[in-house]
Parts: sequence; structure tokens; C-alpha cells
Amino acid sequence: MSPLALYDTLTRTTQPFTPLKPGEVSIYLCGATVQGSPHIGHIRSGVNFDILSRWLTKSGYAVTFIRNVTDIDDKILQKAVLEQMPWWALAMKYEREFTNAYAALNVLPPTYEPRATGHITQMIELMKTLIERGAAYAPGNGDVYLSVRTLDSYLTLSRQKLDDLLSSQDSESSFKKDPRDFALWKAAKAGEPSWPTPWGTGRPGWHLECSAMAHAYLGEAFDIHGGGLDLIFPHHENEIAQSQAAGYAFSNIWMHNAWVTTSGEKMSKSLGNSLRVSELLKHFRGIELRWYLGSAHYRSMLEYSREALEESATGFRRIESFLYRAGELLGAPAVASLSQSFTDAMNDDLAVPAALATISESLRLGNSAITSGDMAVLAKSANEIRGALEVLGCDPFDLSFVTGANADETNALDGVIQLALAQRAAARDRKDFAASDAIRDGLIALGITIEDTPQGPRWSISRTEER
RNA sequence: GGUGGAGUGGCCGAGAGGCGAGGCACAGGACUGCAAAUCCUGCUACACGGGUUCAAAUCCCGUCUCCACCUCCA
Repeated sequence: MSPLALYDTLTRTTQPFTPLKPGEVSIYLCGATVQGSPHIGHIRSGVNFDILSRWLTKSGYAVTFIRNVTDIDDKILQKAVLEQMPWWALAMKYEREFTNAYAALNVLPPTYEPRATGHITQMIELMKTLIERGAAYAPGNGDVYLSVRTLDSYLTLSRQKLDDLLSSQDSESSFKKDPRDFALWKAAKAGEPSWPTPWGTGRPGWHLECSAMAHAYLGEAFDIHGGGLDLIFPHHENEIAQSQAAGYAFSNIWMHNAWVTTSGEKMSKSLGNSLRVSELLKHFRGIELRWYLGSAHYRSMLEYSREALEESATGFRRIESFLYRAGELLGAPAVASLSQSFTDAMNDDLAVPAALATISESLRLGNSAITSGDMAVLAKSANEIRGALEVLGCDPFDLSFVTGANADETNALDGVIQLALAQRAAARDRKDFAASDAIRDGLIALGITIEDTPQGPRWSISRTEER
């Protein structure tokens, strides 16, 4: 069996994965800055790293997964003014939207989900350490800056040279010793929230929270740090700078997911509401949206189109309906197992597209087995498909996706349809196809699909979505 | 200006020197009273121009186009 190999942004290579502690994996993922509603790009990151976490767990590791919520930053304060509510109410509002979106797409809750505002103490401690070590300074106005010129390893993740960077347009740079130094802490402004520190009252800069929280929950060194591509610089560079200047080894490897793009362009918050998770969930089930977002390799851009999403959903329903049929024929739902080819694909830096090809293969074999009546092959195919779907977080039997349908109502509906099907069967027996087709067409018009199988007719609710 | 990514068949989307990824769509066939579902067959593509090699989508040189980051970002 091939061992798990992962791509590391720092070395730009794919290497066999070796955890710092045998049998354990610690992951820190930059989660949401809760300043707006989640769109599918945000949630793709959640899905990609959820697949990573599930695969590590499936591979036998004890996974500690930390995904933070940044609930204080410039944009949150701006939006709070705009939406005329306290900044903390705004942050909570959007945090809930993210939580709901994650749940709808079956993204497992992290081991812990720390909020920036709950870790001011840890941030102050970190700044003290940095100042003691001469890596940070407080110019006296309440700001605290990190002195990037003191660091040898600064910008190694993004492979840039400090002097090549465009200078920031930062108006407060007068307090900086070097224009490229960045703020760990920002002095209080009138009307803005602030916390007391030894250097004056203020609030966190953007990057400090992640270093402080990663240290608090994962220690000085941990295995994997993840986030979107656009976080490489400056966010992750600055996290590295803060943490390593404090004497911590920090993350062993770095993983970055690519974006969802539209018309070749990165999805930005100015594109409107159409690609909000909540909007798409009106037309697609969470499991279908997840299947789509997870289907491309995590390091490849996913070019969003409505057509591609619809196709993807159709493809998923085909797999799903096979599992239901297999369950009916076998008398019990499939039991998750993993094929070697699926395992090999996942071990190759989470090659989900290759893994999906193995599902297609199993599906073809399984459908053939239904025709030939080969129950052993059918069971094997169904089990492997369910195992694969489970790892991808798209197991239709997963309780997270099973809606709370009322058993009495379901039975009643089944009874009514069986009654209609019996009438149709009687019509067919007397070759009255006009009558039998009228019954079938009537059911189709109600959104109920009829399939004639060797085991008798099956019915299912059509998933044709409304527009 | 610096750094990085991308261009693959009608569409989506892998691969990264040699054995046609896969899916969707489409066409033909099997099955069916007709459908649906399913299976079988077909569809041989890698931006452009050179080069290296027995062999290039893949490596090298050049060109074009697009995208991203450079202290707001998944």
C-alpha cells in the first residue's frame, strides 16, 4: 500500500507524510473572518480540509482539528457600522451562517473552534515574548509592530524578497521603523472595541490571533496548517514570522486550497448573492453541493457554472440510486469498505478526481451485477462505493443527510403509490397501455419517477429542481 | 516591477516522457408494449512556434492569452 503523501507549499513538493507524534495528527485551519455570508468558495475550503481530516481519521490517525473564527477585524467593524448593529452581534450573525453552511454540507465540526476575542490574553503573552526577544516593538502610541528585518526566514513560504514588495499605502506607517513591518496590535480608536495591554488599549491586528490560538491548542509545533491560496501572503507569512520569532517551530507542512472561480476569475465578495451557500441550497441538496465542491482536486481552481453543478448533481444521484437499489436487493444497506485503488488515489495528495474514477468503475460493475444477479459482486461494489462516499463526506445514509421524514407519512405515501402501481399493473396485464401510461404519466407529473425492474416497479421522488 | 498559477475533446475535469483517467452530453446497439433505469460500442484532445528524445500533453527555449498575490481575501 502506498503511504500518504501530501503537497507542502513551503517546499513545493509532495512528500510522504510523517506526523510529529506517531499515530496523531494536529491541524490548524484558518477558518472564517465572520464579516459576511459564506459563499461556495469559503465552504470549498471547509470541504477540502474536511476530506483531509476524514481521510486521516480513516487511515487510523487520531486527528486534532482546530478551525478558528476571526471575530474582530477592520471589515467587521466597518460592516457593523453599515448594518447598524454592534460589531459582536454582526460577528455572531455571520458565524451562525457559517456554522449552518458547514452543517448543511456535512463538514464535521472541528475538535475546537476558538474565537479571536476569546484569546486576547494569549495574544498579549505572545507579544510580550516577541518584545523580550527583540522581534517586536511598541512605539508608544498603543500599536505593536513586528520587525520583519530581524527575521531570516521571513517570506520563505511565498518565496518573495522583502525589497521587491510594493510598499503599503498604510497611512499609519509613521510609527513603523520599517514600512514593511506589520501590526500585531492596533491602538484603540474612538468608538471601536479595545482591550487593555501593557502598551495601551487596542485591538488585535489581523494575523496575531492565529499564531496565539494555534499555540494555545496545538503547542509549539504541529503537523499541518491549512487555508486558502490567498492566505499564503501575507497572513501565513506573518503567522510564521510571529511564531518563529517567539521560538516556536510552528507548522510542519502547509496546505492551501485553490478557489472557486467564475469566468476564470476569483470569486469576490462583490459578485452578489448568487453564489452564497444559502442561495444554492434552495436548489440543491447539501450533499449534492458538497459532491460538486469536493470533486476537483483541492489545489486546482474549480470553474463554477450552474450547468456543471447540475451535471455533477445528476451524476451523484446516479450513484446514490444505485446504493438504494443495491440495499433493496441485498436486504441491507452497504457496509463501508475501501478499494485499493481508491485508497491509493487518496494517498496521492488526496487525488479525489482519480478516486471518483474508481467509484465510476465500481458503479459500472455493480449495475452489471444487478442485471446478472451476482449478489457477491453487487455487495462488493456497493460496499466500496459507500466506503468511498463516506470518506468524501457524501454518504447518503449518513444521518446528517437523512431528513427527519415522518415514518407514518412515508408509509402512507408508499401505500398510495403502491395502489396506483397495482392499477397500472392490472392495465398492463390486459394490454391496456393507454390506461397504464396515463397512470405513470400522472405520477411523473407529481414528481414521482417509475422504473420497471425485474423485481417489479420502483418509485422514487424526482429531484428535478425548481427554478 | 516581484512572486506564483493556468490554457487538455461539445462541456466538466485528471495526468506530468511511452501502456486511450473518469464523468456529462451526443450517436448507434441490447433490454422494454412504450418508457425509465442499466449495460455495450463509438467520439483519440492537450494555446502557438521551435528544439531534445527511439518516444513529448508531459522536458528545454521562445511567443501569446488569462488569472492570482504583493499587508482586505477561502
